[in-house]
Amino acid sequence: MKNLLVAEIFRNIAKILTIKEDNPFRIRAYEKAAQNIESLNEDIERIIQENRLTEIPGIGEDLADKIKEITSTGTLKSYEDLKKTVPGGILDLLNIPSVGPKTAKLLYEKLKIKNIEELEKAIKEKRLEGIFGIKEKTIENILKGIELLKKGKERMSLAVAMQLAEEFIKILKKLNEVKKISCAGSLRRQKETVRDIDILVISNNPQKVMDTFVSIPLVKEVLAKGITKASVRTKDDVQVDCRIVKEDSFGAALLYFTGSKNFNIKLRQLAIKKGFKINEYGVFRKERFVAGKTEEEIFKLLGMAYIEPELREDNGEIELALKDSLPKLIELKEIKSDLHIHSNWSDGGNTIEEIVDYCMKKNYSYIAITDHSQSLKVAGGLNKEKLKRKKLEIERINKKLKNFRVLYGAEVDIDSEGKLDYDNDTLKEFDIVIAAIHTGFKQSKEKLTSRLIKAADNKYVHIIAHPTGRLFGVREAYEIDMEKLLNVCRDTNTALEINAFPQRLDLNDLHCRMAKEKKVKLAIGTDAHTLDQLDTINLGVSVARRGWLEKKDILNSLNLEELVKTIKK
DNA sequence: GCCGTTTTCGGCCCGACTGTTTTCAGTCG
Repeated sequence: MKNLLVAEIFRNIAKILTIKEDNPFRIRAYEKAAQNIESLNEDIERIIQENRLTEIPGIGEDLADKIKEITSTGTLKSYEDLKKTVPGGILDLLNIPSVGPKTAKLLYEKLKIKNIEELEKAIKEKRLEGIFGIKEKTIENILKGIELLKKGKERMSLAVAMQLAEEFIKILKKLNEVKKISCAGSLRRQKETVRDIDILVISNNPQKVMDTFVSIPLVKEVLAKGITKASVRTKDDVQVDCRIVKEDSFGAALLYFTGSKNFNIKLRQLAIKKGFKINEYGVFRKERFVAGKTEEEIFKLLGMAYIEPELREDNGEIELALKDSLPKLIELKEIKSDLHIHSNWSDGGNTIEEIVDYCMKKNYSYIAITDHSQSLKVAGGLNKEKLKRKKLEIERINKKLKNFRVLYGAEVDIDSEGKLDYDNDTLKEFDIVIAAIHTGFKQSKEKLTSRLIKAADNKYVHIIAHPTGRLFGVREAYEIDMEKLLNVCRDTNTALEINAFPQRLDLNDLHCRMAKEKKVKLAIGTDAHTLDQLDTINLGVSVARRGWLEKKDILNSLNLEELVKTIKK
């Protein structure tokens, strides 16, 4: 997969051209190309083979040739030449918040500063003072920016972002001056990781709202504060932006503030062609306000179907909305069960009956209790003897239940050779079997792929759980040949899991979309070990929605009879 | 450098806040 390499080179070209003050539209063409390649859900080399490069939005003849050169040689001659025209390291200066191309250029031209170390040194030696256009405040901002950069502006997980946003919203909501409030940005788009939090407020008294916003106890520092817009940094170094608009502009502002950036640009271009202008205050024909109160009325005015926030990435959704043929995304309320739950039979914290009670309150109609298999000793994996007793226990519980059923399941370990932890005679006893890798993550891509494929090939395995093994902040996804795995899953009627555990979210959105294209089914499971973890199912639904999945793509949106029929191999 | 219901040239989304100015450029989203 050379997608990321291509994207990186294009992004660097954009940076160099920015410093050189090249045509800004040419620069954006490179940036846009980089972003579109990054979000592709297939291998760019396959696209080259099939001669489809120019079908990628933002890729024309020229960039197509450059992509071919990069994938075949590992680099790009014109990029290497371009790099020679700017001092090495200067691109890093652009990563400093508050330093843009103009400042970077100024620093190089006046002081021959070529990288961050030299910049810090120059500031210490007070060599920045006296340069035209740079004064105390600018230097202070650069220092802060460097500090922030060193700390690493890591993105937080969606779950953490949701929680943080909720804390801000809870406080602001209490104000009488706040008529309406919503999160926006990548959080509203439910991206799996979020860099900063955006909050949109309707108020006729913005001053009061702003004052409250910047003085919320979580706030460490106020970055900017105007009449309708403010930015703060929290104690955990998360930037939170707040924007206040009038009621008539709420839809337009929500649209603008939700993004993505590329989505906004595309939508605004579309509006221009139809004789409108869109900004965050509304849709205008000439100077006249024609819409803006809700997102729905704006989409309607533009002659397109409403686009759910999760789809707004300029990945083809605008074109489909114009034809009114968007997918109808799966919704949380359509989820009828949780297919990955651990009880205290293995390493979970609750009895099956407690779990059943909790899930009935969630309006599920069935669940799968999928405890670990025998070799996973640290997680209390069940041997055959314990399995027998667990099966009896489930039968006993099911007898008492009306309109609800517990499936006798297991999360079976796939060993380092791809062998399953129970023999087939044991496996066929289960109502539902999910298989997963828990050890040997460092094996080669080929080996890991073959282990998963072997598991999918077993006729008693219904679902492959957390297929790429990633854990935010702990380990990266191990690399597997997703396409190969998907093909096997399709041919063997094996589903893949969207693991909704907040640190996993595995499969991710791009993989989901690949799976859908291959007609592979997905199952959302929380991997819950406690009752409250059962509530993270919404995160799995978010991933599914971002992956364009519909009810028909999700196993646990089926009722029990349909499920049993569908998973049969 | 891309792209087409103003099509093969001439456009390319739009506005807020800051800091350094004294009317605006730079940065950001």
